[in-house]
Amino acid sequence: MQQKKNTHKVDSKDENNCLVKTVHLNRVKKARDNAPPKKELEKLSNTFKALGDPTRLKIVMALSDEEMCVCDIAAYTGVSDSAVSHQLRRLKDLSIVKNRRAGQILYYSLDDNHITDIITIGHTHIKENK
Amino acid sequence: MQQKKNTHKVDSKDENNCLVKTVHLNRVKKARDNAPPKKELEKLSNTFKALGDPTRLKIVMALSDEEMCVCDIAAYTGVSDSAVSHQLRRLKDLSIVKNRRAGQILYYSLDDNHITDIITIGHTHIKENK
DNA sequence: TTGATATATGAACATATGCTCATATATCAA
DNA sequence: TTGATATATGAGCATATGTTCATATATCAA
Repeated sequence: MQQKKNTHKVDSKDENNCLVKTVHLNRVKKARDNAPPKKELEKLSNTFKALGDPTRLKIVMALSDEEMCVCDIAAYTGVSDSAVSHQLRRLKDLSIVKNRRAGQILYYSLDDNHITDIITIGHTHIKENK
Repeated sequence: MQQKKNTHKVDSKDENNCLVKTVHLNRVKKARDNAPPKKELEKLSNTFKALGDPTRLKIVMALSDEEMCVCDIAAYTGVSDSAVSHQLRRLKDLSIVKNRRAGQILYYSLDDNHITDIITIGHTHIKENK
């Protein structure tokens, strides 16, 4: 039988009325109430995923110093122009980078400084948890 | 032939003396000088990658409100206890979450507030670039 | 002890990811 | 125009990833 203190799972219903087991149904409900909209969660996780690949992160960190063209980024990161171009497109779609054209050359730079801030905090995090 | 202004690629050498083409060799060199150590880049990108999956991000965001046990997180996210446990292990290995035991139940919470800060900024970023 | 419960873990599998290669597009120089 | 150069893009492929299932471990109740 159910205890006074929440120390055991009990049957509950999820958002689609399917059976689930919960210990603190109030906490689960509260989490559901505060849950980000699905679209927002997707976009946010996509943004972090973009920084979650070493090559892309290296690109972004380099661009936080100075704008660079595709082939220089390729030379720096050690992957092909094509690979860099693919990654830049992805970063651009997420508004992480922008570009400007000068003749045949496209210069990429960060679109805003949020990303730099995020990286700075991430850096602090890993330093504190060596 | 080479121009006065940097508008064309020229042959250069990368860190391993392999041939690469660069437009602004000085920028590439500067980027190399400022490049994060490989280990650091790996750890940093792994941290962001951890937030780059919708399920994990949802977990982390929920935990920023209140500690939760495994089965409640499972009920909230809609994946199995096992999947949650796998993800929590990963987040714990990255010092993103920690846990405390109360009998059979393990309560997970955020290990520090850096992660919350990162998510807040990420949120601002996606809101500004709707 | 013994059985039940909460979580952890390893293997397996379907899907996602990042790269390369081939090719397309865009700009410049002549 | 025409050829060369810088970047973009789509397909294909090897690897990584997130989940489930089966099973292991840990704690509690009796």
